[in-house]
Amino acid sequence: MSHSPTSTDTIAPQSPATAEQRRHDSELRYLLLAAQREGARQMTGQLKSLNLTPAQAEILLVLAERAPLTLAELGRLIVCESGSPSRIVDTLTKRGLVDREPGQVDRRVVHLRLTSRGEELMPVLRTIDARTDAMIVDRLSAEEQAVMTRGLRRILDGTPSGTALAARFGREK
Amino acid sequence: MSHSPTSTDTIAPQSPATAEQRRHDSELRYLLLAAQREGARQMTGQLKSLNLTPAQAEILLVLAERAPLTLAELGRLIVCESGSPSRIVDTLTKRGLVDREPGQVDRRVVHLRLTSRGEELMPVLRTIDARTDAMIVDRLSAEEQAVMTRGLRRILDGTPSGTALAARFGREK
DNA sequence: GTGACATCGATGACGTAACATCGATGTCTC
DNA sequence: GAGACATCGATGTTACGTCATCGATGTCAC
Repeated sequence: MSHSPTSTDTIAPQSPATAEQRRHDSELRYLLLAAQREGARQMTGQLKSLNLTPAQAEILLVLAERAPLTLAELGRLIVCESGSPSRIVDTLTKRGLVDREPGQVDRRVVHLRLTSRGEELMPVLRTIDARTDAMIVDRLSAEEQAVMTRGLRRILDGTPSGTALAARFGREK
Repeated sequence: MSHSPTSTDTIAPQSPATAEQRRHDSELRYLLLAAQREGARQMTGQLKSLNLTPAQAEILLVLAERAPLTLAELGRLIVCESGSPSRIVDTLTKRGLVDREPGQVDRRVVHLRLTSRGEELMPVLRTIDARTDAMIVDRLSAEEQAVMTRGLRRILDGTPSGTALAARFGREK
């Protein structure tokens, strides 16, 4: 933490010498927030015809590639990991898109997989997903994409979200 | 949209030739999501002692620099712009951190500013803000920060969030 | 095997995003 | 100056993300 020499435990009033630097640092953080929101908004619009939300779509996409998964396993693969995604999965189950089957060996768990109705959605869902990606990717050079990916991976290294994405994409697949 | 040659209006089932590329593109999008969440989580933890949320903190920080603002003006400066942030401001008003004063000339608007109790929070708030920024910034080289900032600005160009940030930071300050 | 401890999934609570709608007020046209 | 139209701020609704807690089930040490 180069900007505040104080320890993480104390909250000391504002260090000086950073007024301009602070603006700059904050901008990057808010840019990340804004980019994420904009992507989500895009995706929400496209998903409306399917009556799905981005979070629901993420779950369906993960299940399509990795089923069967327990709730806890699923939670570790998606970014909104905190706790278990019981309620979202619940919604998807009620709509007949996901099937939950109680575990036989470990009776605490539930095994999740797509129903055939869920499977049917996948081609369209993948197209929407790709189109949303394109919104971001098409405006960046290959070089920029590489720098961003590297940087963000570094930032997220060790965090739960970082681990989820490492497991889900590429590295030690 | 280089990845799907179809128009934006039709949703054609999945174009081929992209299975690997799609993973890569999606990773970047989820990295953005994860980075944003991780930052928010960090900030939430630090703000707990003040009994504030990140969204509330953002509003206080903007008001500290730009007051007085009407609700609509405020809405245009923050990233969570959609509609007017009436309810969040409401909470802050009830806690005695923000003062709302009905407009004299235009009787539709309300002018917002920090109360003295709100002002008192600012030093600590700015420190927390800077510390959260540092979590991100300290793990990136100056070069990487520059590339990311440029790229994200380009992605957000023309969007409401992009405009909000352009008005709030740097460009045509 | 039994008791301490971990893990699983469900649920309640709270604050937020996004979208829609509404009444009140301003503005602009003619 | 009157009516069409835009803007402002409030509010209802739905779905999430986060945190905390809980009962049920597993695991491990002894």
